[in-house]
Amino acid sequence: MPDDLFTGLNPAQQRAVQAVDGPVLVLAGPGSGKTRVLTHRVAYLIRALQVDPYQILAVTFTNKAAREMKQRLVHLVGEEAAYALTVGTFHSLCARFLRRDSVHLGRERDFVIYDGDDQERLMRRVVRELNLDEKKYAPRAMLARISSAKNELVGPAEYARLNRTYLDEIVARCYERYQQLLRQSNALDFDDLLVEMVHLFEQHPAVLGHYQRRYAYLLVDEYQDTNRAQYTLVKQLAAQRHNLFAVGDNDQSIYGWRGADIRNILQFEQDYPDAQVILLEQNYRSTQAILDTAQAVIAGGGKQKHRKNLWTDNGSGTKVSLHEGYDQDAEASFVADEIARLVASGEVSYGDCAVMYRVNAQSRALEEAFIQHGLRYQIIGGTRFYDRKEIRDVLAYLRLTANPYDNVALTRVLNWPPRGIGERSEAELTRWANELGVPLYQALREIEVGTSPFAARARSALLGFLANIDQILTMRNSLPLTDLFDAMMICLEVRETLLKEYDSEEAEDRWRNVQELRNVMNEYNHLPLESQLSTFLEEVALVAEVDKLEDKADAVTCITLHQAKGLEYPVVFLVGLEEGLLPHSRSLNEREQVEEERRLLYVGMTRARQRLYLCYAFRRATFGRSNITTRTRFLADIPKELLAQTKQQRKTTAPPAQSSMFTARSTIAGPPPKTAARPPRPAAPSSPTFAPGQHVHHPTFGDGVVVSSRLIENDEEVTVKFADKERRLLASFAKLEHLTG
DNA sequence: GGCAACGACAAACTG
DNA sequence: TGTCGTTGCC
Repeated sequence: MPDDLFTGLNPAQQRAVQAVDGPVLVLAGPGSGKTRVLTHRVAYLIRALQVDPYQILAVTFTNKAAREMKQRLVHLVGEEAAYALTVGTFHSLCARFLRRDSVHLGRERDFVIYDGDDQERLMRRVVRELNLDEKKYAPRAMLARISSAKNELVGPAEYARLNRTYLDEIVARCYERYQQLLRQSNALDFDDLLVEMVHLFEQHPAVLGHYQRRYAYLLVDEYQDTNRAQYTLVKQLAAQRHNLFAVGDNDQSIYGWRGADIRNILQFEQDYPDAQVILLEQNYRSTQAILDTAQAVIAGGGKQKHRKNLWTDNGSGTKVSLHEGYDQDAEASFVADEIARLVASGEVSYGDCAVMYRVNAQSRALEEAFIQHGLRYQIIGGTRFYDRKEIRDVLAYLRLTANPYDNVALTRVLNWPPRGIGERSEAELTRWANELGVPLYQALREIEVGTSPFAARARSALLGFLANIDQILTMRNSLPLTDLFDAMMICLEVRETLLKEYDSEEAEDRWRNVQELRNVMNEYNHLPLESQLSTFLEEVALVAEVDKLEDKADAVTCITLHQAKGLEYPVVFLVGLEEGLLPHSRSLNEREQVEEERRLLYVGMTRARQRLYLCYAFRRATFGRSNITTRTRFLADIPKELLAQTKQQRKTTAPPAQSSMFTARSTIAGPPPKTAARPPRPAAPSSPTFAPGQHVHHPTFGDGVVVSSRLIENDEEVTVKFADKERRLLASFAKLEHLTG
């Protein structure tokens, strides 16, 4: 018996679910159950309107969301219908469609997908080839421009035509060559997946017609984050039937930097004049206290008229806490203390808590604090599994197996394991391949048969490599994926190589990572033999880090604000709310960019269900340098009566400090802290109470020896050498005890 | 060509 | 503070 379609849905949600055919825009605030609406809409189409599930295409923001939607639909419409649906992200859907229809583009089916690292390698090659200064024309910067161009559907020729500055010309040349080399490698980068799809539809109306007929119903989540290419794709697909159901929230648009255009959602009604607009204004996630605070931040953005008025009947809840830590370590330590306290009280578990930050680099201080406090935690992002060198090397071989013309993969492992092919041989091979106008693999074949410019030693090394590749290639179609993998490891002596490169402990670590990759492959062994490898590689390229987020593990989640989109936690800490970090220093120049940072903060705040902590540090170390900070401007938009300070009040008998921080602080001094975890601060000392050589005890760091001590502002900064390392502590803050004897 | 040591430079978010 | 790339030596 399938679950009921409408139980638990409010009238607005029901209206959305039951909207008649035609374009629909659902403007949904955070926590308004938009994913639920989207899912139930699909179920409604199938069950009430008798739409064939085969005709429904739903686009989600992450693969994880796609999986969850399908799971939910199993209960609503049954397994068979749920599996007949097409659900996925723009990128994964395009990859799938292109593979099916790429004959029209005159390319081979088995294209590979280049990720950021591959792109960079390729662009480095381009920049060198064009004799450009890599310092002046950083490959990353070139790629950033090219990526924006692609997101706007501007190709190399048009780019060259449109742009007039000298730099533009350089970029245009790089762009063109970059595309040539991608094509030669039979590769597409992430942006190409979308661009190629749009082009395919433009150039082959019959193909487009096929998709338009097949997907009579189109649903798109997070519409505010679509870029020009995605927008065009949607427009193409929906052109016939207009059955477009778009869900989004302009206040949560945070991907402008990668080409998302907020106008796509703002102008929906102009694009589709017969559109119905439905507002989802009730928030089911957060308490009133959290919602009010978040709304204050978003309203601080100014003039733009807001169409949504969010409300909740979840009750007022605990006030939002504002906390100042001395530095990022104190901030992290506060977070850890607070989580430990909440967990000890039995109120929440570790898994209920999340810490969010602007940049991944901030996770280190948190990690240290969590280790010190013995809390379970997981860090999402940072160096990803698939970014590890050994994994990328092994993957490069797998990619070569799928497609020997992949030049980036080939150069990556040309000399790994080391086989005596150095820089010179590689350069010579590249030059020669360019001269012949063939992929590197082809050039290697030529060495075998004809005359080549290589000395005997280089020649035999290169042929050795070719023999390796060919040996693996012969196994490609006869072995299941995991067996192919094992054979490959033996043939390449991967384990032995790792043992040579690293000391035994690290080598074992890396070997375990490689084995982990093999575990992932297990899931593909059941597919038809010929599609195992390509399917595996495609999914590896397109998984996002959040896709792997598991909520089963009872651990504190550390995550960037961007990745946190769409998630929710009972307890949320936002750390590093300082100028230069949020808004990030690189967005300070442009108003619109600062507004995007504001929305980012809003997204973070609205992830919280019951408790929200806003944290910033008085000083913060970047590049190992410690600097005085300024609280983020966005805090000024929050009425002070909405906030509770968890920080102890200073007894400010000292003269006003030179730092603006101290004057700023007094303006937000709210009501007495509700959740104060620490005893009040002692009065400021007038002379150092700690002296070098003294033995002290700290509740977290243990015993240590004072290195130095000095008076700062109205407190005392003590540098103490603990067993693990030296730390700078504030005497009033750190609960240091003198040890006698 | 390979390896070790040193120095420069970097860190915004991601599919 | 850590990573990566270059340099210089074997």
